Amino acid sequence: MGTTLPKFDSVFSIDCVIFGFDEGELKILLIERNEEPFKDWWALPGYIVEQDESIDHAAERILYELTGLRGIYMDQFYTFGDVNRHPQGRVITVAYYAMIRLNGSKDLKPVSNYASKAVWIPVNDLPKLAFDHEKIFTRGFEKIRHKISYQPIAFELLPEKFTLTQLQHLYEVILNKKLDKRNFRKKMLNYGILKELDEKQKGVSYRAAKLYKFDKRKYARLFQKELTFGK
Amino acid sequence: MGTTLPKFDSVFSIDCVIFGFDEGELKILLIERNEEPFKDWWALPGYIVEQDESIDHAAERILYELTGLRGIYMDQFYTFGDVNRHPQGRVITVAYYAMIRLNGSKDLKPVSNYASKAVWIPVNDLPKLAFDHEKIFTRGFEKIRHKISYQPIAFELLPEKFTLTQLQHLYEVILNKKLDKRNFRKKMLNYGILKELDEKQKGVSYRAAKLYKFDKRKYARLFQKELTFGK
DNA sequence: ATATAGTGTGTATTTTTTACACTAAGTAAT
DNA sequence: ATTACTTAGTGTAAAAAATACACACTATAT
Repeated sequence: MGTTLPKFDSVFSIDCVIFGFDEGELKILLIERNEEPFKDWWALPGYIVEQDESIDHAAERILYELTGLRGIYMDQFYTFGDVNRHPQGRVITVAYYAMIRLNGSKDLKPVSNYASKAVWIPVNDLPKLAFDHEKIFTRGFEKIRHKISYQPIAFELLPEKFTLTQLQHLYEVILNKKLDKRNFRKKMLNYGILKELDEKQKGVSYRAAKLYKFDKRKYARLFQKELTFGK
Repeated sequence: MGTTLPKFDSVFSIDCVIFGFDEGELKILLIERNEEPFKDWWALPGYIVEQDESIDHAAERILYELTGLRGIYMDQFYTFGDVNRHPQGRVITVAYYAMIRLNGSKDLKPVSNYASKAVWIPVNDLPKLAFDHEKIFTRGFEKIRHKISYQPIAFELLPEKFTLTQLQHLYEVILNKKLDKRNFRKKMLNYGILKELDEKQKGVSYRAAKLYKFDKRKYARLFQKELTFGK
């Protein structure tokens, strides 16, 4: 099969920025490292790609091993390849992100002992992170902020049934600005990707809001349209 | 410095999708490979990252070595990491793109002998490419198509002085659709990033069009605005 | 019954997008 | 000089989308 490739004393890794929305706060998933370097530091869930697995597969596996979360679909957003980003050698890392639904009870239990724990931390209250993980997080946050402006991805973060106010709060958190209630509702409902349910919110000590659910089929159609362009 | 990293018999590479616009056609830069595997095949300019250089630096260096083009600023757009994308071993490649101005005379001369030549090929007329380079190209093309819809990047492809019709043609080629002349002009001029020159087009056998030039300062301002969001 | 807290709704204004067709200017050929 | 040819350059009306803005309703808790 021709010549062989040069040996290369370097490593690929994956780091994951996993967003969740809980109690009105946008959070990300962090682990506490249980290995040097940066032992006992907070870090994004991340580890080394195996030699015989694709990077997409590695992302899924690594997230599972470090947090116990299974089958989370992630998108790649940037590859960080500065020479000195890892103190022990050359490590190029491919960063992935995902937005997931916190069912409250999704318990996080590292399967590997490379992490001592995994927890959700509000993005506005992040601790110092290992390596260049602050940079990676920041870029991931920019990515979803940008993406939400042309694709209604916010649904991925909400429970299956949600109120319009919850949806609006989520947009406000991601975009970091207040939105007008009436205009927001008009726009969202106009997209035609929300299905109004017969149910109402429960357990609130004030007038309960209608619940909505998100219509995947119509969403897919809108998604396509989004990438087209007017005359 | 603590434990050492596992050895990993794998390689990082860079591949570049360089867009140019010439004679009304959108082109990309290809090389003819002078090495196995895929010797004598067409391929995107790409090669292996050195152990002690950042990937951004590698991209610039590799493009220079394979095409003779210097100091081209590129943006990363995707990392391809399937297990079998390279027949000789595990190669993960970071893909970069750039849009550049063809000054007609920019001669392409590979500096390394890994490529036997480098040429501009119309995107609508691409030959079969080595490895998974078709996939990489397609993704790069999608990237600029998407990007042009929110940032006026098309200028990077045009000569310093250009006519509105040329600009429109370029948009039409990238978006793959006809645009309305009056609406296009209205919109572009409204952005306020074009400076009308006193000069006219030369050497045409019909009424010569006014030349315009692109105003970088105002462009930067618009760029910022683009990422904000209405109420 | 009353206080409280969030729900839900409409309209007028401005801005942006779209659709659409003819005259003007320069060149080339006779 | 006339004519034919080719592209440049221009305006308006209509539709759609975005914005600004305030109050009555409803469920619950006390």
